[in-house]
Amino acid sequence: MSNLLENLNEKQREAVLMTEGPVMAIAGAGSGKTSVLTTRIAYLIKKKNVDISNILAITFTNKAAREMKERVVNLTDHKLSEMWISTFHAFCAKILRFHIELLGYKRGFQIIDDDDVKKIIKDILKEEKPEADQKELKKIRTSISKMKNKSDIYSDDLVSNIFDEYQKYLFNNNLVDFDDLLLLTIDLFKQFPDIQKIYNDKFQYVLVDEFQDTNNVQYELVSLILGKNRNIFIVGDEDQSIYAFRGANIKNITKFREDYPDYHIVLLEENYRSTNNILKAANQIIQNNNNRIEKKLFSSKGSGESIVKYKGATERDEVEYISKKILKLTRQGYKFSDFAILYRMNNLSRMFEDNFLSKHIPYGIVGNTSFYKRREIKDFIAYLRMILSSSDFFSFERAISNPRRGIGKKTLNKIKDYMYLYDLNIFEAIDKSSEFLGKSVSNKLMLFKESIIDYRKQFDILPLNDFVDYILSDSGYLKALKKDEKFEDRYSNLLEFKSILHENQSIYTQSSKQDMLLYLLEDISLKSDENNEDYDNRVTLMTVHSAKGLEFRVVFVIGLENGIFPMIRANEANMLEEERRLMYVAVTRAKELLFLTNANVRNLYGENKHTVESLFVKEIDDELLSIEGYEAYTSRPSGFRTNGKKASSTFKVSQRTNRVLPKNVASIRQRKANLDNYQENDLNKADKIFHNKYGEGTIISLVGENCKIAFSHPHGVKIFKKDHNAIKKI
DNA sequence: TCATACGCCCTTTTT
DNA sequence: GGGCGTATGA
Repeated sequence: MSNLLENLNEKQREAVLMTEGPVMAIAGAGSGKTSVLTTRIAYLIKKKNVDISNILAITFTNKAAREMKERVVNLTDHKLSEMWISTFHAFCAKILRFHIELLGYKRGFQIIDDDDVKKIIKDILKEEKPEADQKELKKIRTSISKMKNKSDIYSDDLVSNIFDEYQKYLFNNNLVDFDDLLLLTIDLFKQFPDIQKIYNDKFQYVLVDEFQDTNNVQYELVSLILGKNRNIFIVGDEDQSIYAFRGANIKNITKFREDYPDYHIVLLEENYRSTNNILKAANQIIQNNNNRIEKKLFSSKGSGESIVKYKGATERDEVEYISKKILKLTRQGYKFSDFAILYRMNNLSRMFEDNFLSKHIPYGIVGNTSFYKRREIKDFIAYLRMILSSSDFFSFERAISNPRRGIGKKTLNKIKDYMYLYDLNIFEAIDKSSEFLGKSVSNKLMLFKESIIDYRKQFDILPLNDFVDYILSDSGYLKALKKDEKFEDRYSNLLEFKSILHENQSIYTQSSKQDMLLYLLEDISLKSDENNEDYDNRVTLMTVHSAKGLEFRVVFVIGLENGIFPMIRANEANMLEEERRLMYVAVTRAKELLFLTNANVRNLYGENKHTVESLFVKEIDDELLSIEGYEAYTSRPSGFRTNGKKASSTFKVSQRTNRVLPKNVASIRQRKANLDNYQENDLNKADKIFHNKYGEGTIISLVGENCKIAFSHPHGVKIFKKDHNAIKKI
């Protein structure tokens, strides 16, 4: 259809139409990058008659992959199933499910996450060097991960020993970590050129999103997927490269130019997101970086409002200012979901919670511990993995220890050693355990083995839902969990997990039951979180990193102080450049209004300290800024006066010594008065309540000083203290 | 094997 | 300030 290109500008069209040969699109923030990618795929399919199975599109996050799929489906009416649009890791997992046996692993390999990696390395370190402390552990972990993503090859004897042991452990247990997914796929292609050729022939058109975030391993993988094929399309923006700390190599863009010298370049500079004032500020900031392809974002929108710069006396004022501003703007028609508060470190979100709760501003903090990393979920996954594998000692260890069965570390180590010594699987070793362990311990092990064998039988017989319940009760897990003070939370997580399993099993109906479980577990391993996407009307709080790719009508960038943002003290120029890119990302999230805030005195890590305004704020021309806060009224940052009134600060700073003096008595009195005014909710069963975060709910039951409240999907049932100040009876 | 106390150190994070 | 990990003792 010709209207495919209708909504694209000239540059975007160019990027879509150059289908043959290497093409590099440098896509500025808000320049319609995803449209270009998806339209390009649609164009290949509809205009060039390319079979959908000959296209490979790679992204970094599940979210990006999902969005891309949806948009391609909309443009082409094709079904999802044949489409290879996935993350690097999911792509590799898919390939490895077919071929990993060539590399000596077994087909049912399981994928472990970072916490698992940490645990395994910790155990190995303890054996290799018992006196090592946490610091050393951390150093070794980063060394190993740097070695694995080939961003650094430094290693001493200890590191390389642990690295070898670690890799051996994974191999013996048929486990792979996230890096292995990529590395093993590379090995596969290199060692088996005939396999590589299959995929070279298959993927005639390859597209890679967020290319500035690729690490060296990913770069190599892309070139192996391509082989002699030249139809590679990369989209990226060096100015938004903010993941160097995890191996992303900005130089890959340069490398691409060298490796594919006949490349075409398209610069997408027209921004459809922000006002020109915001873009001007963004340009002024980023132009202080050296090594970049010069580009300047522009927009056909007007210049818009000035950017507001606010300095509070303390971080409390900063928060107070923001919440008042939000409330004011909502009265002018903005919705809570139009606002984002962005910060450099998670720490800074805490101070908003109390304030927002007391003002009844609904909010959501992005990036709390993900569902699948919860202890109870990982425990249960360990049981599920025991269904599939008899050699996965890692999961065995976890399952047999939860609930406690009187089997400790020592026993487990003996079993592990015995397994390796005689090349046995877990169950074979348990069968022989009376030879190297006491009778009662050996009996306990036998019991556990019988249970697992029973679970495997039940797995074949029972529907998945019943099977989950069966394990939970038969293993005694549930009984033990009841003693946990967070029982209700944990149990409802398990119930949620059960329903996730139940809902997703239908995707794999064509496979055997075992395979179904295998794929289910793989999906779960590759997903950090079922997106708690807020369609709700709430203010979003998150780090700048997690804001990448998003946009909001109103953005507050907070904590703009040297040492916080930019984080480090500008020692190394390239580090400062990355911080500046981060600032650039933050600023370009805003569509209409941008607030840059900081505090003159900030309490961080329990200490009050004077701050210095972020050097990035100083890089913006004054003419773009309007000043608010006490700086707007007095040139001296001393009296803490705003507009003639005393600021709400509870701190005073000595003008002579610059030291922070104790809280003043009046403010303490005020706080106490606030507490006294507080009334306990008089709650009864079936009462309707309103919760600041979860909205309306109904009381199901009252237990002691707690109450159980049912909220609408997706929040489900939650437990709160009756007098929790987020709850209001309605 | 578990509860408690103390001391440490404090970025960003997807898969 | 506080979460986490280790040391310590029952």
